[in-house]
Amino acid sequence: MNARLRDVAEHAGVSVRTVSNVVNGFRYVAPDTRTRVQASIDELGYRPNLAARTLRHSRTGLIALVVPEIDSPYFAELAARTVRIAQHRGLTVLIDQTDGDFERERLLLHGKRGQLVDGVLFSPWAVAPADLAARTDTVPLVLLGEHDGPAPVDHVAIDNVAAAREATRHLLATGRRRIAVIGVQPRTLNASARQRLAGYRQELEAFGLAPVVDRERPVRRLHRSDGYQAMLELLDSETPDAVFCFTDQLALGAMRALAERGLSVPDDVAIVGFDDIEDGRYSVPALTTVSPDKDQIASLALDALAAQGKPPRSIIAPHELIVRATT
Amino acid sequence: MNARLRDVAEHAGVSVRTVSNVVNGFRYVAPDTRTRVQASIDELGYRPNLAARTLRHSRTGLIALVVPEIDSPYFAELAARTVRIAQHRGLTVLIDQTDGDFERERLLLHGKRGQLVDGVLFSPWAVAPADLAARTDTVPLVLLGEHDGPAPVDHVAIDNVAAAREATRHLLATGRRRIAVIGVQPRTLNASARQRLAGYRQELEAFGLAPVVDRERPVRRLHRSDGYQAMLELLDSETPDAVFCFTDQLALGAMRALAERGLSVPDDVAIVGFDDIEDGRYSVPALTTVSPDKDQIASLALDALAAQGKPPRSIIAPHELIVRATT
DNA sequence: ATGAAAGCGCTAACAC
DNA sequence: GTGTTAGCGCTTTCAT
Repeated sequence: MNARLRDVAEHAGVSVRTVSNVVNGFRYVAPDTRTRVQASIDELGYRPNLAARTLRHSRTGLIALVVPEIDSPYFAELAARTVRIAQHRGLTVLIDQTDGDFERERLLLHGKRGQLVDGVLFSPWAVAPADLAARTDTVPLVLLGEHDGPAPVDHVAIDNVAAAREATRHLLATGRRRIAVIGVQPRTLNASARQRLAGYRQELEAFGLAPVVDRERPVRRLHRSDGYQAMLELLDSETPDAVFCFTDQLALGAMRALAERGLSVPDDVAIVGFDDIEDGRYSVPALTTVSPDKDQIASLALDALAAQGKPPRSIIAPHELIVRATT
Repeated sequence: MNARLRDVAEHAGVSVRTVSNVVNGFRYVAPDTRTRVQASIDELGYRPNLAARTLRHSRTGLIALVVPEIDSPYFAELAARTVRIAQHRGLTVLIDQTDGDFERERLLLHGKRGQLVDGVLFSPWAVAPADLAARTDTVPLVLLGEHDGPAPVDHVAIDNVAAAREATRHLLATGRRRIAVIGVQPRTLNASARQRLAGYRQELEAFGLAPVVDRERPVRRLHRSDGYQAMLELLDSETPDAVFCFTDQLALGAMRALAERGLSVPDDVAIVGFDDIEDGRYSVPALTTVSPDKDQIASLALDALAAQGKPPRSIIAPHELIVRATT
């Protein structure tokens, strides 16, 4: 068994109170008492028991980051930044992976974690705003990414409509007219996808072009294979001169399909992605993409968590279009 | 404040013991008592306090996965699998990111986490076996990845020497003779890199070829940019006809450099990577690579954690060479 | 500046 | 089948 506060106290010949004071850096401890206690601590290898502390303070210093999949590059990069920023603030991040499973997401929302964490950063995939509203758990919650409909929770996202318009405008500006999109979500789950689609349509319309239904390709998930598949389907009907993919992963999959069909990027088909994951910076050719400011997202979300209690806010993080070699 | 066991007990008109029994699915509870208690639980929105439970049981159900960077695809994929498998075993994974910082790794080893976690899966970057031996913390530890020198801890890794030999042999079998490597670590930190280098040399030697010092390129880190840089340097002296990269990320960076110089893969230069990350499956051309069985690694590591107490073992996980389009 | 002791919420040994 | 209660390790009020 590990040494307890009392063991140290006995060893040093003082009371537990004094040891506690030393451990917590309390000011009023006689210097030599402090030295003696510290020596006992070292000798016994004492480590404070976090569970007991938590029970006392009813706060754990732990926050949960809930994502569909941690090995999806966007989430991996977001997680890395979140962990780093949280560390700076004295917080530890516990990562939960739902695999996009509705039941797991619901469980998490309703406090499966018990009082283990002080707050939850939640990137939903399957649950809808209504589920959020029905939440019974009381731990502070901040939503990551778009969601629509009124839900009584803070959320941090970029302006997806504006970002999609910029991406589309850029494609139009480089002379493309047959612009397709890949990444429409079949079920109405994914608000980000819906907003990106809306932005794309708006910009087309503003330019005087009518949307073509066959150019709006749905995908089941947002993996490379889905982008690959969707691109092949797109090529079966008509070859577009540009494709706006709702994630970089989809874009990379699409590029692979183009390469296999012997089509050149960007000469035959221009590609724009979304997320600015590292792979896109090193793909051949390098991927033009919408870059959400992930540091800001993490940072703002952590702020929102800390500021809970105030009325729920909708926080917009910055983004920018990064033009590389695919356009 | 949240409802406590006692609140539920009072509300249902029973003792805490009975409520505890219901919560924990104890058998001997009268059916109607159970129903009544359950109703109170739901009504009050009771959730067990994990801290109190932990204090009682002195086990948290939490394990830490310590990696240099969670957004490095290999670690992201390993983490995803570890989280998934741990979930199956009723364990929650807390992810710690050290950024390869020696001090942070040291702190973690010496129990910074207090009694927060029941075990640690540690993928070291900066600390050496000697540091491990000097460990004072008592939580079970399993090392992920190669390390050499005797350290009194379990570790799970693939056979890096054999894997490197297979990769090299494959390159030789396809007629390549000027085979370079990218990924040598300047300081002797990284045991995996050293073993891969050893395997490469052994195979060359077995084939009757002498190693050429200029073809063994060092890198500082294992990112794409390092691979890119190293490849450019390699091309400045002599163009090899094949490159064995010690990670897929290095390989992808190298491929980008080759593309920029107008060299074709695999016609001019064949490439083999290591790790089998998803990006490599979708790169153009798709990357030949050594694939460590990540599920097995995660699973064996969790087993080892559970089996602690026995003398430290060195556990070998399987791997295989996956031939794709770059060779 | 230090000691004594209550209590955070839960579990389980011991009653009945 | 259910009630009572000690105690997990820590912090902190109250007392000295």
